[in-house]
Amino acid sequence: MTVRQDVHSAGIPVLCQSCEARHRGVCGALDPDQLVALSKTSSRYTIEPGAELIGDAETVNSYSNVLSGVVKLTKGLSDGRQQIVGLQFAPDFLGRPFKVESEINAEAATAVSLCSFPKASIERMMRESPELEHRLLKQTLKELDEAREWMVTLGRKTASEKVASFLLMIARNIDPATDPATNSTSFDLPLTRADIADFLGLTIETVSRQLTRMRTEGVIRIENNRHVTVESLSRLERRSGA
Amino acid sequence: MTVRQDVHSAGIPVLCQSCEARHRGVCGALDPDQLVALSKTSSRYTIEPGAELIGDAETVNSYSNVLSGVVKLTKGLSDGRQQIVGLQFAPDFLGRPFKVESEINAEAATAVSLCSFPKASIERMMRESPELEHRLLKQTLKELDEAREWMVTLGRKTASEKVASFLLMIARNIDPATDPATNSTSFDLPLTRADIADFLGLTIETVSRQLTRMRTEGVIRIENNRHVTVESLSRLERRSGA
DNA sequence: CGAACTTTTGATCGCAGTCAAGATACGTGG
DNA sequence: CCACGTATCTTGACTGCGATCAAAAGTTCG
Repeated sequence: MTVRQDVHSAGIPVLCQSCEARHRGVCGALDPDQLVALSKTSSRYTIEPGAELIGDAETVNSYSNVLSGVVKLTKGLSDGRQQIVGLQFAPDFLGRPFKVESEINAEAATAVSLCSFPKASIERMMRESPELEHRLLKQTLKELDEAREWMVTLGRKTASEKVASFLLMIARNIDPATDPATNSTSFDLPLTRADIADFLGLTIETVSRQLTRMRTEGVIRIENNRHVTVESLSRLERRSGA
Repeated sequence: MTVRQDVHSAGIPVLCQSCEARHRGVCGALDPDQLVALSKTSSRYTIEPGAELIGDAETVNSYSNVLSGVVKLTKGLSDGRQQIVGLQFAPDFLGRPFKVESEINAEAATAVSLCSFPKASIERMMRESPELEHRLLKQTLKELDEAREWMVTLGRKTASEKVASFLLMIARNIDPATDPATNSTSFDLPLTRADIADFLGLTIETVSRQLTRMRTEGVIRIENNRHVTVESLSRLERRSGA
């Protein structure tokens, strides 16, 4: 990749120049000076699938941007039942401001790369830049909308509607260019069947049965368990309840 | 109630002086001058139970503080199934910034009184006062936490755990002084059985049966359908899954 | 006191959960 | 490259929780 040197990237840290978080993420709120200051304390990590990013009730002392991969946010009941309460894709901001403790677990669902900052850096920058806080508010509102959308799915949809809704959501996130007119997409599921079950409030077996049913009915194709081709987005949409 | 005239209330609009929203709500972010400016465009309303505040896909052109009563936020599926995705108590802020359309219905669950502002006033004030936006971010984060907590309830709890969780949540909101040690509280349910069902992703009948069971088992008492006395908060907590 | 509504209770049904094998994909070392 | 072991996923048989349908009891108005 060539490093652009036009007026817009002048003075911007090299690492940030091609970073999606600068375009669509929270870093877009910062001017070159602020980016330089922040990037001095930032570092990039790559994380293996299954690795825990934030433990339940652990002290949070850093925030991150998701650069690639999918992070799942989970909450658990004392007897081991689990529920995924959110999925974060690039270039989402990861971390819960203004709280020392998080009651949420964050875990890499796929391989994940992060750009990570000390808690203090971000919080200082937030005090200096109202625009940064504004972006954070917008992301939080987006997450709230998504959470409420899933509450409808969890509370009122049938198993097959849940699975259809899930596939639709993944299709739209993995390939944001998903044109409803195109009517066909293909992607790798970022989640195992167990994760999908924890996301939809179902069991592994029910998820598997529903996927099999959609396959035999020609709505989707599945290769190697993970790779899904949606043959008809409109049929999928019709099955999602909505 | 006597009107305080000390240094802190000097220059504050009369209506705001004893207003909860100024203490615990978003108006706490504003200085006296800003309060005066905002209060010029504000007006108070009282709304009957069942009245709709924001219609689905309607244009939103005002924001409000909830001064008393309970507002339910609902989302519906095309075939009529409904899910309550949030409850707002005083002094919550009501309205979805930065969006022209709301995909959510807001409806008075009980009698509700509101302090309401034109959309433009709030948005102008938000541009002038980062502190206001900060409060809004904090409330939004609180709502996100609550939504995620309910996702666990909806996705992974049994009917009886759901009802116990609901009673616990109401007890804590109606009477914030609910001391877990006291082990006993009493309140009026702000929701009908139908609303409770829509909140918990259950049917009316299941909600009723679970309440009956808790009553016969001595965990709660019920008078006139609406008034509930929790005999043992700790027993209720144990039944809520958590 | 009577009408309309809300809640409770009862009987039955069906969807998704549970328990149990089998099948398929994947990594590892021979 | 293949045999093996482990993970993950699928399929089958059965169960049970909560939904559905129906009716009775209680509550709140006028």
